[in-house]
Amino acid sequence: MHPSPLLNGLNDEQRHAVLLPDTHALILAGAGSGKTRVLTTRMAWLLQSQRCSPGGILAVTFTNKAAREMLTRLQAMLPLNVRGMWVGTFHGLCNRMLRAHWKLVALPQAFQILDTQDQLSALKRVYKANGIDEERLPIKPTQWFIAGCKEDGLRPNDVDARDPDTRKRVEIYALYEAQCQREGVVDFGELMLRSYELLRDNTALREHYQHRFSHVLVDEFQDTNRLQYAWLKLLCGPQTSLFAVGDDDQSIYAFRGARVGNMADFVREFEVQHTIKLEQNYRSHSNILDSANALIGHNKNRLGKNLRTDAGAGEPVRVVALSTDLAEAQWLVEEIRHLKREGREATGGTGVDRLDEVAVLYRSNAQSRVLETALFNAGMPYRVYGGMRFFERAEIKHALAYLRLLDNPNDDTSFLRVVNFPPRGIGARSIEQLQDAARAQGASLSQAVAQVSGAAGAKLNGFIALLDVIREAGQGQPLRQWVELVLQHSGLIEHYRKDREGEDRIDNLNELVTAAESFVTQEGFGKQAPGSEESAWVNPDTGETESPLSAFLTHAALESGDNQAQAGQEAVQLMTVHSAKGLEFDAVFITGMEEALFPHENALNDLDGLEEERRLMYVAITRARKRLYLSHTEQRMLHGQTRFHIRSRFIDELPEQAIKWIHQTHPAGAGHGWSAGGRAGGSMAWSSQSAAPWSGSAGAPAAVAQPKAQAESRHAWLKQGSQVFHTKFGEGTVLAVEGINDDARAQINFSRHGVKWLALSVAKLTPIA
DNA sequence: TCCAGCCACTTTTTT
DNA sequence: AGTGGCTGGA
Repeated sequence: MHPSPLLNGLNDEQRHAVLLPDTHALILAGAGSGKTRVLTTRMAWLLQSQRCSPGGILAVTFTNKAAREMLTRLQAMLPLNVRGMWVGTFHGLCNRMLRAHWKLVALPQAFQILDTQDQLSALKRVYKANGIDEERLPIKPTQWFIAGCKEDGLRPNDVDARDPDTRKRVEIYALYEAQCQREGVVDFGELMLRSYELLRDNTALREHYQHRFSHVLVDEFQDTNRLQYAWLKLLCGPQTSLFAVGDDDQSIYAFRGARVGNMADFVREFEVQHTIKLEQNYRSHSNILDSANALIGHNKNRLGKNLRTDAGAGEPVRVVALSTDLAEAQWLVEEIRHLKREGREATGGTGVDRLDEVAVLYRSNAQSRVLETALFNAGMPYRVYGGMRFFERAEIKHALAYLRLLDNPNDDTSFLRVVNFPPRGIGARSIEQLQDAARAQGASLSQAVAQVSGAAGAKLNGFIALLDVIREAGQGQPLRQWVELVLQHSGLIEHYRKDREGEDRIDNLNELVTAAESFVTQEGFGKQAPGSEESAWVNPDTGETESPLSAFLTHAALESGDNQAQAGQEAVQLMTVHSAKGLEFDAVFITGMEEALFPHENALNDLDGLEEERRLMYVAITRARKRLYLSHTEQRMLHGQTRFHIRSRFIDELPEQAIKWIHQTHPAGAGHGWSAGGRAGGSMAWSSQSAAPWSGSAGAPAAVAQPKAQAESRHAWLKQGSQVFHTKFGEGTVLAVEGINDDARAQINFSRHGVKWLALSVAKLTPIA
């Protein structure tokens, strides 16, 4: 075998993985071990050595970003037409399959996709239509239940319901399914499940795909759920080899159905002969890596893997204790400044020279607010990941609902969303009338409009007429024109113009026009279908034409879009630990390192939950290349209440020699911890230098409000972790304390009586030494 | 029908 | 604290 430039720079483990023969393989790829590189090089190698044509490869990931990245890298290695390749997310590929076989799976050609919000409102309608009491059977858990069933591949008939609540939920599940089918919509789970069933029940088709795909490659295999694994099993025939890449230590999605056990099952069921560990880390200095290794060593359930690096020890991992969340934020700003300064002064120094090489991580989104305020007041640019995405914004969902109705008039979710938005005098009573009529006939709301008489009927007819006008005007027009027509005729723009806060929304709506335009360009809709003014997309799998509008709607549902495209700006990156997975930075700050926050309180009670939290921490640590900081506070505001926490056990699981404790110049806990600037000589001068833009009026910026005098609480002696005695309940351990003085209450785990919340002004508690 | 004010809720996230 | 849903008055 002559050497190929593709293999240049790969280490032995990596090269071994890339050059494996056409058999099943499991690659255990540690953090920063070049996982994506192996995956893409493997694909390039298969193609280059002519063992496989582009059409014979199916590569699947979890996020669109990962899929894009894979294609980009692949194209950089080989000149390649990507069109016929099946590279995408699980949901994207399932969608592709269902579109190709829409008749077989009994869906309308223009079936639409419900996102989580849509699913909830669809479920609400099921509740209403069937007189189900939301109080008795809360709706969110029902939504989770249905999603969970689908993740396990279960239809209502397959669920083993043992208690009355579950039986009721199964009933609702069946009703919900019927409703979706009637309306021609599918939720995310349904995309997967129906695609699975298509392969399962249709032998000819299954064999076709099995024959077609000689190589299936899976990224982040540890995150697959039952159904996804089952789907992969159907896709792989006797001639197919499955190349799975994953890391059990980075499995952090059990809460949404991911099953690490799939890795072991894969090895057993596919009789995997080749398991390769990638343990060479190219990312972090060894203090950071040692910390990660030591931490994850505390987990019992592991396949076992230890990362090593050739990089030097580097800087120690710094641990800081602060008094309050506010102090933490202020310290963070100061430390980032310091890093930046260091980076600029010394080339090759240990600082950072770009702010976007700094990431601030937290366990839950609620923690970002204080940090944002501090960064904002300091005039330091930052970017927050997560939260509202473009296609999830209310105004965008409204505009999309109009477009969806134009494409599929039976989409009742969209109908209800915009039938009276902007307000056009169609109230709850009219809608109820309409829903009754629709129910009586088993018809969709659009279809039932004709049945409603009187004033309500007239107004409803007006709405239908509005849609007809747009449809008429859009005939033969390009996609961009359809969006503009909707914006013009729906009255959305006008509506928001009246709203003083509506300016951003109007901007976003205009942005939607741009998005439509660039979608057409990027997806290659430019080619005109023969004999038609309207551009159309020819499905490469079936040769059928699909309207740009439906394709765009699918795109909007499957790719919720980046949240804030402040691209180009050099900014500190703020995100949850979950969304940091797969990314890396020179400097990483992990904030809120406190019990009940990280590990999260909901996970404290069971071992599996705790191990998942630890893996989450492992992910967080391994994001850092050169610098890692952990910070924790004594008190912080959470849901509007002050809470006291002790430092996270995870800090104590790190190796002493790899970390360095940073001490504040001012004693913490006196209620002024926020004024400490970080290292010695730090001052608070900067906080007044960079006043917030709105602080033209006298007074300190909002963020620098004085912390409440928590230290003076009568119950200050009572801290998380203290042992207490109660005259009635006996001995217990304090899990959490909230509020101060008369409002103070504590959550206590009594060894005899379990966990209870007690008001401290009432309960008689004494400390146990 | 519409809007304002009140109440309950709050993990992590992608599709 | 902030958001979203719901109720009651205009």
